Amino acid sequence: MTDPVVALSAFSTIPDGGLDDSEPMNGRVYATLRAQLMSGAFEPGEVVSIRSLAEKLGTSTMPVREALHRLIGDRALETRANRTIAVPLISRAGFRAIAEVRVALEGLAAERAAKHLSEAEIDRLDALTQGMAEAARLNEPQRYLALNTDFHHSIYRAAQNPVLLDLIEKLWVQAGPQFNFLFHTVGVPMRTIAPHEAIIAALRAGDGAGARQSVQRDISESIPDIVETLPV
Amino acid sequence: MTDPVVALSAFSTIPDGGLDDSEPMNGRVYATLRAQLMSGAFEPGEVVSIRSLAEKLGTSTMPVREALHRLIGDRALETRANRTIAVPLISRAGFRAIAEVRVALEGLAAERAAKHLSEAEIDRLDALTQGMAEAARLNEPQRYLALNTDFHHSIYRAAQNPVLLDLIEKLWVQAGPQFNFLFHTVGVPMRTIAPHEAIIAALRAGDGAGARQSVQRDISESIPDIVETLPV
DNA sequence: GAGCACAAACTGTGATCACAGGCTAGAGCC
DNA sequence: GGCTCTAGCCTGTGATCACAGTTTGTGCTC
Repeated sequence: MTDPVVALSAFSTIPDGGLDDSEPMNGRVYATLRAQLMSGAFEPGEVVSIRSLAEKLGTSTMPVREALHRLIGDRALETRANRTIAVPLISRAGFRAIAEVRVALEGLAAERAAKHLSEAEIDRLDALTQGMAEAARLNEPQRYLALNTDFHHSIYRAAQNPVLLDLIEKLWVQAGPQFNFLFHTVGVPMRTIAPHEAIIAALRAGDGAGARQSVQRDISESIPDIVETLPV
Repeated sequence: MTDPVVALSAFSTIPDGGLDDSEPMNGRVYATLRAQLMSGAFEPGEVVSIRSLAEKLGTSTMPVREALHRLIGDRALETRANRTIAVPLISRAGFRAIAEVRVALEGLAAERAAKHLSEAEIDRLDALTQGMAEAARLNEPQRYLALNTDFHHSIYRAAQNPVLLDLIEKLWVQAGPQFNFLFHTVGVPMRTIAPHEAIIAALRAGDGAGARQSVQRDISESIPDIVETLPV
């Protein structure tokens, strides 16, 4: 099975997943923790302490506290009333709020991407989708998730709007911990690849409006499955 | 003239503009610097150093470096190749990229707000707009800006989607330094209030689609004026 | 007078310490 | 036996120091 952290490194803003030695430690810690959050390594509601993370990562507390504060700014972590830092518990309403914004942003990104994607890149999207079908058949949820992430992210990157890409990533990081943790514990069902094939068809036709609609439907249809598994 | 920082505090996520003594110092420094960036207190391209800011704010370097790293995460500041921290210079393409996302997000927010705004709140929006007309007539750009910020932000708050509000604020903070600095130096022309009156009319009619269109037109029409003043 | 080199003064970063507040577990008392 | 208070541990936060890298400015040399 594909290592989820490594697989998700393609999703990180920072090349090489933040493993560059010349980069400051705080940035590397940030990239590492972000990837771990996205891969469901932390349980929603879990308290993360600066000192314990520093010990686990083999550094002093300084880089960790800077990284944690950045993640708090990203709403990927939150400070509680006691001022302890924890992984947010996302409510059903909160998840729907995120989904509503995702529909707007990722729809826009898909529409713009339709004008920039080359035939070769669309072929790659097709390969990713076929890989998802295989992962679903073999019941490999981690691989399924990694491929799905790569699929969507590749499209949004093709929109060639760094601001848009940045905000979409922020939303994924916000929902990621809850989503991915549920995915590999409770077990969210892996859906069919039909929505992705609709997206690919629209992209191949250069149909921006169609790509937008297909992506928006893909997101909207996935909401109930996930909301259902949320406790609140 | 209204103090821009105080006027903008209504725009901050943190109540009281972060002046609460019980709140940690790093949060107060963050709120202060964010407000100062939004009011154009820093020149785009200007290098801001941790130690000098700490001395100016009367604290040690610790709260400042945490605040600066949060602002870097918000893309309100950037680290240069030398690893010094500076206020970003936004290119014309960069400004258009932000505007494109603003159109999507603020259009969505306006549409949702149309379903929630009360008559009294719309009356307040009307009063803000009349104030802008007066500020334009009396040539008070700072007051004009503060009222404009309050106007838009009030609408987006009414959308009752905290995730959406958060992202919109992030975009304003990104563009704010460049925009507001240009505004009170080069002097961006103050526009007529016609677009705002169209927004108010749509909101009063509960016309979500109309509110979306009006807000999107308001943003789109303001772009050329600003882009024109950008150096690159 | 122009160019080069060295030194001083910055820069951000990592580490460490002290401290106040909150939580918990255990001992002592009723 | 059950309740309460206290002592100890853990939390994040602020401050301070050392260090490596870069920039800047000055003085010396050619």
